[in-house]
Amino acid sequence: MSDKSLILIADDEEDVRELVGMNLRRAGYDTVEAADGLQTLAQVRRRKPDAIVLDVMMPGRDGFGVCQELREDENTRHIPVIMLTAKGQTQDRIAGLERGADDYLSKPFSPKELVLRVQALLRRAATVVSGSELKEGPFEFDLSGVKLNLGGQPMDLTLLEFKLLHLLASRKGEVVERDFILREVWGYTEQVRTRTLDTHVKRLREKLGEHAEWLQTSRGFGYIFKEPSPVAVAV
Amino acid sequence: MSDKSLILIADDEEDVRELVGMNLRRAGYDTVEAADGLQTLAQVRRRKPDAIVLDVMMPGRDGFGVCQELREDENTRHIPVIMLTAKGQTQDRIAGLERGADDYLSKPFSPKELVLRVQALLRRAATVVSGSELKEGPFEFDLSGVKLNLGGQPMDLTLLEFKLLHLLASRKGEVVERDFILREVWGYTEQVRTRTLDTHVKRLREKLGEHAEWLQTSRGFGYIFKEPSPVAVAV
DNA sequence: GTCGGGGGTGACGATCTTGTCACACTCGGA
DNA sequence: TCCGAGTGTGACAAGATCGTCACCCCCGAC
Repeated sequence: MSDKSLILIADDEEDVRELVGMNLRRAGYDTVEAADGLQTLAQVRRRKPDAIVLDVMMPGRDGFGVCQELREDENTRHIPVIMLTAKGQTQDRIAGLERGADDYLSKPFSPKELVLRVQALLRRAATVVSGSELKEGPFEFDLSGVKLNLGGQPMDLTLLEFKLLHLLASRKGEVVERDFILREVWGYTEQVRTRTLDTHVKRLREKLGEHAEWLQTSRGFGYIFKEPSPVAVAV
Repeated sequence: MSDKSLILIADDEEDVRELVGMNLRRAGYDTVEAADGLQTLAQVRRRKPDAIVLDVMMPGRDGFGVCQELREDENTRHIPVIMLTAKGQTQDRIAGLERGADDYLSKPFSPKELVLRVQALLRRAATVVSGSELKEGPFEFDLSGVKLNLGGQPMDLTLLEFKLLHLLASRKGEVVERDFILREVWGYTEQVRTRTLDTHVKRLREKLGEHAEWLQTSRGFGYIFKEPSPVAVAV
């Protein structure tokens, strides 16, 4: 296995593939090519490229579909994608970014800029904390974006709520004492008697809706984040 | 090297060391012991334990000092520490947590609880994103706590400010386009013309003070986070 | 140097966030 | 069953946060 980064070039136009490929190889990368959506997906699985240059317009499955599919697979989710869009097609760029592209470049583009973008993307991918997420049941914490997805739906939490819930979730199954929570989230250095925590737990529970059951009270100690025990169903 | 977790037991009382050690070994851990602060530090460096049970009261260097020293060293910073404090000494617990202990346990304690806490701590350490931080120059982003340290001083940023700065910092050296920022931080899906971004950049710069130079304008495109070029000094 | 457009700045009001309180409720021990 | 401590809840007000605007300044093209 080479130690060079491998870039997959997915475009139905051979000219484009050659131009891009030549420049990337000159910049020190290995390249693979694909001419349509299905080939792209197949190559991704076979070669596991470090980044993908993906044309929007492709026969069969277009770039949007490919990108979306890549993002839905745990194994390919992390691969950075640069999407090539038609000139000035703002719609395309937006759609691309929404499907999970990491960058876009409008055709026609200068090969030099493409190389720069690929380099930037790889650098970023190397820096990015690979696991800046925490998943527990329907909860998905995005630490980098300070966002929470609950059952696939983005939740609108305040900073305090996010910190509180994340603290509890990161200690799933443990009783977290009130004092400790107040220290970690509020920064209180002394033991205080306050209803602030209760109030915020209540607000959190309201927002969490049906999933509020994950946030349980440990009377006399604190709170605990754990999978709700299944309810016995009467027959 | 064994695949068991190695626990360092630091206590000047031999009885305690034996009791704790026996229970931990029974729970499937390997153990090492240390009887004072200096031995503790030496053992940490030699054996690189996965967790430390650390008594507050120790001759020479006490638990607080040891803990603080561990936290200041890049190589030992991540090792979870459970501090053993005298009964009801709230002061000790607070001091311990402030020096960076991850948990505390009051003497006398039940061996069973200690084992449970060690297990919890190891589980947590395994889960915790090892690199949930981003450091660039004087900037230290704590993604888990959604906090920023600037030159060692904690900065009080709002959620928006944190997201904005972190986005730029995570793309250090790259021009990040206005549209992109608005998408990532504000979630705008369409191109809008707004001065919102400018205003927030201004607020950020105010808070960053002398370090505001890292946040540079790329006229016509967006903003860029990069090390300020050294100022030529007249002679 | 002039001009035009993009960016910086200060101010303002709408809204959100958050700590506190009073009161209701619940759990668990006596 | 009764009681008390601990917790849930709704309301409120202070303060923080945020988007917008008007105005000014500066950069860069010509």
